[in-house]
Amino acid sequence: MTMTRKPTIDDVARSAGVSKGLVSLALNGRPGVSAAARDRIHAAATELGWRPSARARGLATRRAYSLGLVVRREPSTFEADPFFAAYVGGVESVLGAHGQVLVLSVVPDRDIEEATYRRLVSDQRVDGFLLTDLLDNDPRIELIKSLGGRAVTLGRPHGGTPFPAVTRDYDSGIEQLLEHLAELGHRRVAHVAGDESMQHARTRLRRHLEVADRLGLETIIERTDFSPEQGAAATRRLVSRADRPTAIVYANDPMAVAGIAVGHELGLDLPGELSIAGMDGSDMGRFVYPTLTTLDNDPAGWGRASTQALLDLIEQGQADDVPLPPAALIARASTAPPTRAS
Amino acid sequence: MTMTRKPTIDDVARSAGVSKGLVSLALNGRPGVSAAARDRIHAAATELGWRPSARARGLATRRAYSLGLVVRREPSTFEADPFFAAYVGGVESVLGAHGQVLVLSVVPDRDIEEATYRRLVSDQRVDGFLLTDLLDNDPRIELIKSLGGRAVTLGRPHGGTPFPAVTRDYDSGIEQLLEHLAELGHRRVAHVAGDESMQHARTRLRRHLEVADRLGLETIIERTDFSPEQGAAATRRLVSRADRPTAIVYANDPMAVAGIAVGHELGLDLPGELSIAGMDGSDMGRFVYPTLTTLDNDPAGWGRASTQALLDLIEQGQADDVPLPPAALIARASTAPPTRAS
DNA sequence: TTGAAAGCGCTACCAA
DNA sequence: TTGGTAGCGCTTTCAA
Repeated sequence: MTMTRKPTIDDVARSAGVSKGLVSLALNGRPGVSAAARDRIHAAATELGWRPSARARGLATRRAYSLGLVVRREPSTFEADPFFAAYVGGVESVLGAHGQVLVLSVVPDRDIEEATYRRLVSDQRVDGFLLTDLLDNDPRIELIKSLGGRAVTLGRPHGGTPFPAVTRDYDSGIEQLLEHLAELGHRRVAHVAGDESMQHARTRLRRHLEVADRLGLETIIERTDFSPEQGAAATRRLVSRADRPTAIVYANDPMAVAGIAVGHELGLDLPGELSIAGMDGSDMGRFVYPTLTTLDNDPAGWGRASTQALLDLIEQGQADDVPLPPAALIARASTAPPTRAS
Repeated sequence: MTMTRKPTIDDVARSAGVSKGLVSLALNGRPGVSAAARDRIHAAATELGWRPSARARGLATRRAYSLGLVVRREPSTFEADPFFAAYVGGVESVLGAHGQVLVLSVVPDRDIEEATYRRLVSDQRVDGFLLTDLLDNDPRIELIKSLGGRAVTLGRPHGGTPFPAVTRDYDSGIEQLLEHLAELGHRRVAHVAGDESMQHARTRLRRHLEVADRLGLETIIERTDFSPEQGAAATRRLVSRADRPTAIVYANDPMAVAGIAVGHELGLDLPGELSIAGMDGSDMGRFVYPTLTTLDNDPAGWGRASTQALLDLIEQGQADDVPLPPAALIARASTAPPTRAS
């Protein structure tokens, strides 16, 4: 009766008639193994169905062969986030090919967030972190540095960083969007900004103001926390103004969708009486009425690029910044020439 | 100069003046350690800031101290999934307290899905799997069993299972929903079913038919794959029928939201000319117009319960099924008395 | 090019 | 109640 224990490297070595040290060299593609031995070893390994134990390997090499992603979200805003899912898909597509895994943590507040980072590195569960939702002066960068961890950021931190950054130019996308609105005849365009402690919220607002200035557009600013609730509330305030804007640009798509709902609720003719645009390139923008004009934002591309950069950093000890192709306008039905004089 | 190497169990043992075996016993709360020794050991451990290395521990105990969740999604339907994010939050809340982590994988198709399960167990990266999106005769159950893995299912597989199941009774929720519609005066109610290879799609449809029958409601069935695209298409077909239903119930919320958009697009008065309901209790249903009537569905509760059950199974070798509280109706503005005769 | 042996940081067993 | 020791399954010297 053959006991079917999971085969170890010793089994492979015995079966191939070599030492286990040599098996290790051969299977990791290191030089200094004769072709004959290499073949025998590979044959034995596949025949036995051997796969190295990740934890034994990790113990010897002091690696975890996994990457960490910790996401802090209010339970209420999390669900609506169109970026997240496709991003993880992109991460996985490169991680899987490298035999590594993603350790995901969803935390409700900053304290638990910090504790989670500490735990993940002190328990040595991950080799590095993917840093999404960058804050304006993000404490996680200093934290991870002080813990001796590695990371890659999505966006380049204004406060400087010892880690590589993946970046995407939104400027040209915002430019295209505002030019699109200007060409349609809009002169007064509101910007519903997101949480300004987050870096991309500030960047998007600043760029909006610059471009609007150049195009001679008047800008009205509303500030929110990126949640649909506050997006809806901002919309109500804007629409009830005497100098009501003819178009509203939202810093993310969930707020834009909530803005569309408010428009319907108030009986506005969309997009004639009010044009609406988002910035996330979300898929859900295709299933609202009118379909949402937005900026394309390839989350899977972010996932692939950031993962590759982090793996490079971990394995080569060094990695360059990665610029993604610029975001571009996706013009759909929620923007049109204004039917009222502004 | 003190070399700040990460402290190991040997450092703790030396500092407490005991053997490392005793440290292991003490820190794991095992019996057979004197109070005095226990105190010295704990003091030394906290002073040195020692945390056990998860991989060394795992190598000795043959455990990974992590759970696997692999999600198969079309890139297009994934983003819209309101269940996922809150579910992971629930998982994390119990996992973190147990010093364990979640390994997440998002895969595009069945082949990669199967390969991922195989890889995760053969590399010994996880101690068990959380099985969401149960199929009607789900091959993953047999797969995991044959690999010698463990799992817990969300929902009870009709084909039987060696694993514990977390269940929630949707019957009463569907009953409440249809009674609600009947009371409003609807007599012809459509059901836009989801992918019928998925267990909950079938269950929901079957239950709808039973209750409609009891209430004397006429049912029109449309079949989809759960995507907003097909939800929208089904809505168009239903609305253009001679015997147009006065209300449509969708098997998930993203389709219901897409249905609302179609209603607007066709210039229907919602909800007077068409009532709409979902089944996911999604948050986004609060930000569409009209706000979406749906069934409440506590994804975080699913996350907590399934994780606890899986940990019990792994640690005690046995775990009972867990019934969640039944889903209940969330009546919002998208359902109202029909203004046209049916 | 290959083998032998030490070690990664823990747990678990057996004596004492 | 404690210490010593032998693994867990790999990688990595160091000799041969």
